[in-house]
Amino acid sequence: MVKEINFNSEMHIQHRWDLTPKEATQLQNKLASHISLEDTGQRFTTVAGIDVSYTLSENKAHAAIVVCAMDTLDIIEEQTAAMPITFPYIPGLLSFREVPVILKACNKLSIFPHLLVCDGQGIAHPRRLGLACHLGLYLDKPAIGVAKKRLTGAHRQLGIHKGNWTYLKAGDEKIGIVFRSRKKVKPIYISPGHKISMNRALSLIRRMHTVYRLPQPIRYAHRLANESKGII
DNA sequence: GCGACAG
DNA sequence: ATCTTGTCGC
Repeated sequence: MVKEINFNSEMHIQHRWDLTPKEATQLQNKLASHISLEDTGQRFTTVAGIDVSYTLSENKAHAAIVVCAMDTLDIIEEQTAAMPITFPYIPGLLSFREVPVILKACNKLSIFPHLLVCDGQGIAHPRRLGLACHLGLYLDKPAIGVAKKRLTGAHRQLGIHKGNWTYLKAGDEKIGIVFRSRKKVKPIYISPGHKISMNRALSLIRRMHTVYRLPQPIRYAHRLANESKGII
């Protein structure tokens, strides 16, 4: 039974992370009811790309956060953090493996970004609580999930041209957008994490693309996460 | 029971 | 994700 959901002084949700897979699943169902898919109307001038890499030989997870200017995508700040891996990889429970080390890196930020872009799903998740939802909810910040593969849901055939997109659906429910960011290249899966709408999530992610498959903040974070393994 | 399955 | 080199295609 998971009943340890608390609120800190700023009324942000908090809870333990050392849960069993069964407890984690139950917690996701409770947390999902707190996710907001409404736009806050806030102007996003800074965006953070977030990614985690692993060193299995050392059993460590390395998180990287790269804060960029939303208009130019120039890098403003970078932070990393490492932590022992304590939760197994189980499809659907990724956030319990990655959020703790991401939070550790977030605590080092001198200026907190307006928007978080995670390498993983948002609501395009079996219980509508992917990594981006969990992180956004825990930090009470707008967040978007950008995944390289589908976790759940179905969609119609996608056109091969850059910019083509279609909804990812679970029955009649729209849970994400399958987006072709490059011609003839595998699409990416965009879904709202928290405090953002489906349309704005797509609009924002589109603006973060240059000539690569993944949005720049994610690419930067991926590179940094790998670099940090050699330094630490 | 079988197939699917983010990173 | 990670373990790993060169190689095929636009």
